[in-house]
Amino acid sequence: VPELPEVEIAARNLRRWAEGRRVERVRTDPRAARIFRPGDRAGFARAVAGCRLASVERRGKHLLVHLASPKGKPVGLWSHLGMTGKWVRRDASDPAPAHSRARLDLDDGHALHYLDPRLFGRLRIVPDAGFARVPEIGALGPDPIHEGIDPGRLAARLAATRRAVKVALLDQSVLAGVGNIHASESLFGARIDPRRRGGSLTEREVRVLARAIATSLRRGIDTQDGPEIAYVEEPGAENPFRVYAREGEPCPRCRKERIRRIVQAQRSTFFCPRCQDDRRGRRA
DNA sequence: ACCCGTGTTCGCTG
DNA sequence: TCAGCGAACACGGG
Repeated sequence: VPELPEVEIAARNLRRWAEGRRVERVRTDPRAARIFRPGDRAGFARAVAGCRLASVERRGKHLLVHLASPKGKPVGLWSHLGMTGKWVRRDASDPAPAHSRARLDLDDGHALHYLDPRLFGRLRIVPDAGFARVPEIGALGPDPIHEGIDPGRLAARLAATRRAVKVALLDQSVLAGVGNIHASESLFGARIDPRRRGGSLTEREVRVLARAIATSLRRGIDTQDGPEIAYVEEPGAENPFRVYAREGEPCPRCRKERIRRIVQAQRSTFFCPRCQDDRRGRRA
């Protein structure tokens, strides 16, 4: 799943499917122990069974599900989708989809499945009162959709590192929710060379970048909203992005240059060498 | 067989 | 002391 737009869509789906519903039964995949708190897969199932789903919030790429427990004490459910996680809904009578790592049977005849082939995701019980006390959540930077992006604050963070701006944007303490796709997409939108050092951006460039990030994420939410999220690499899925995974295709803006792929911090970066000219700034 | 992958953490290094 | 870097996690698809 994984960037802010897909997680936002997962949050909306979970609200639509399960808000107000009671979890009647929980089953977990014994081979998926690493998703749960170490050694506590059974404890997870015990904590969630019988709870009513009160609300769902999202911060960056993290899902925070508030559960009302019959025992009175509210329960927090923290879900991170890792690289390949998804929440889907099926009829309770349907067979479990492939890679179902957790199954929550609801009181309306449906079952929610958490799917995650690569097991990079997280599904854990946390104190409901203090999601911010979960270290991974407390360390997050501002959420670009909920809090907006303050260009001054972003500029300060970019100036404090020697990393390339593309790499800095993947740091969740800078902005919560930007991932590998939207880092490339927003730098293309802002016409900034991804190899530039964060600190080399002018004030004006940071303002343009801030707007491009928000635009790129909102576009992602709008174009991908729906009950099933398809990832670019899955068969039959259209690529809705302008440069991501489009190496060798003509640039959709200038049409004169082809999209290039480079590797930064072990991740692919896609950009147009003509539109995203680096002459004004030194590369990291 | 080999390479690639919308993410994150850990351990080493200078 | 710590920013930055590469390996590692794990599995499927081309």
